[in-house]
Amino acid sequence: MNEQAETYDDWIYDQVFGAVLEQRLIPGAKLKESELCEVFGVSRTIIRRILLRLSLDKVVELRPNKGAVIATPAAEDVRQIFAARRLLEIGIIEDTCKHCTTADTQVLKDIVTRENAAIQSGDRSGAIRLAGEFHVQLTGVARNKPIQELLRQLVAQSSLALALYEAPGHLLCVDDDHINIVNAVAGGEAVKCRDLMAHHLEKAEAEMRLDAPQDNNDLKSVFAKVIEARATA
Amino acid sequence: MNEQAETYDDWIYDQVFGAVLEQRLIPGAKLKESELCEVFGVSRTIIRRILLRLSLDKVVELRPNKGAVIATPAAEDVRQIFAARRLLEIGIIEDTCKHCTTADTQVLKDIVTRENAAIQSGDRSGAIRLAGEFHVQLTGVARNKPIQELLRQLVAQSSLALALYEAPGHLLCVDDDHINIVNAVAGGEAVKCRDLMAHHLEKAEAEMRLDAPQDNNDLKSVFAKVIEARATA
DNA sequence: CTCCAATATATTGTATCCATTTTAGTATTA
DNA sequence: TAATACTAAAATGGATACAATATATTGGAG
Repeated sequence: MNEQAETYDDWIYDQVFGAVLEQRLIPGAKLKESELCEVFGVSRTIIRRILLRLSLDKVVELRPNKGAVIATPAAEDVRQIFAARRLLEIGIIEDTCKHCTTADTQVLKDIVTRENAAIQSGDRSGAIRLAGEFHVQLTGVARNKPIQELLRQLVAQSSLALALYEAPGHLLCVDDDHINIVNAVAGGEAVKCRDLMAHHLEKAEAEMRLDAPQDNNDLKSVFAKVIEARATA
Repeated sequence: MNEQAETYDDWIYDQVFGAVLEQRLIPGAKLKESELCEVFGVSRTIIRRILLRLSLDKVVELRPNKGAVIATPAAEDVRQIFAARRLLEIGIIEDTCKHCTTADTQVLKDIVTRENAAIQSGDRSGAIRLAGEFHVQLTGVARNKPIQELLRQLVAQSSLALALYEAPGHLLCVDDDHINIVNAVAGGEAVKCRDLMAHHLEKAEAEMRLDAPQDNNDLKSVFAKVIEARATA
């Protein structure tokens, strides 16, 4: 992971979240506390604290007495998450334009550069992560901490959804949306920003396969076709 | 408290939050874990989990190795919180109008009724709590769970701010904003809703004394006047 | 052989214990 | 008397131990 986390807690949080993005942990996967303890060399006290945070961010689901699993947002959930992002990100971008400094522009361009590098090197999870970081950082330019924090949560959920619903191979083509947004923001072109962001978010949502159930875990659906073929044969 | 919390955790959370609204716990007040343990008859494990949740909702501040205190949002923080609320609540109200059923209307009217009863009986904290519940419930009508959850967080922070910055005695006069909003929503008058909500939120923010520091704890500011008077005499 | 019940194992939930850090108190000295 | 260093008490942070619950396994009956 390329993030420098402040505390060890944050680092573990990031490692788990990163494993979700890399699809080494798929939705529905069980997160056994004792295993996480061994992996990270800490006691259950720490692990349980991190699982609580992850659950509040809707990245994992905490089932009472039955342990934690990676969340499986339904298609409708994802639509709502993106609707929320549109509300926040389009609503705030005018302020973003107003407050954007050259230092902000530089940070954003740097993220886009690293994002494109990740895409070209086939680093899917890195690309998802950096795309998320871009949106959070961009929103932070508006200098409204609560909104940035709320967006951080939504982006975490979006990233999980992306890892779940996006067709593999997709998202590995560089597109200019992010850099175009940076330039429009740096130029203070509020109206153009709004349009770019609106189209970008719509495109991002449209690229996901929210129709196909995508149940990687449900063995029945995975093997449904072969079973049926055998039955009719 | 009039909330029926699902779990004991939630109930304790609510009790602490309620104490903040009642100003029995003022910003800066220390939350000693062992005392909370005694009060609620649970171990520190539980208390620490609840303090973590409260800190993620920015109601308490968790200072490493130095314990938890009630958060003291600065005036600028409060402005940002209200800016965030305007973004969410005004942005979502069109959807609220679209989806509002008669059952929704009834629930909302009931809350307003209880809120006015609280105001007239001088129950300040109950009024603040019910006002918050009204906004969260109203937003929930739009059927977007993430947005409702984000607003819940903002409302919690607003309520703390209200308890901090609102002039005592204020807010104890019934006004018709909430019931007017319910009626406009029930009537599907999207544009009118937008205006009512915009004015309502502006009024709510304006009623707070964000200029006066209001540091109840800072003895220097509390005694600043008498000290200065003595010095010049 | 399959299904169900009983038992055994494993996992989660909570309380407690120990180590570390902070805070309060006290005494000593300039 | 004021300031500071030192000591003692208390609070927090983390790990562990114990209790409650869920899951897996085994044995038996149909």
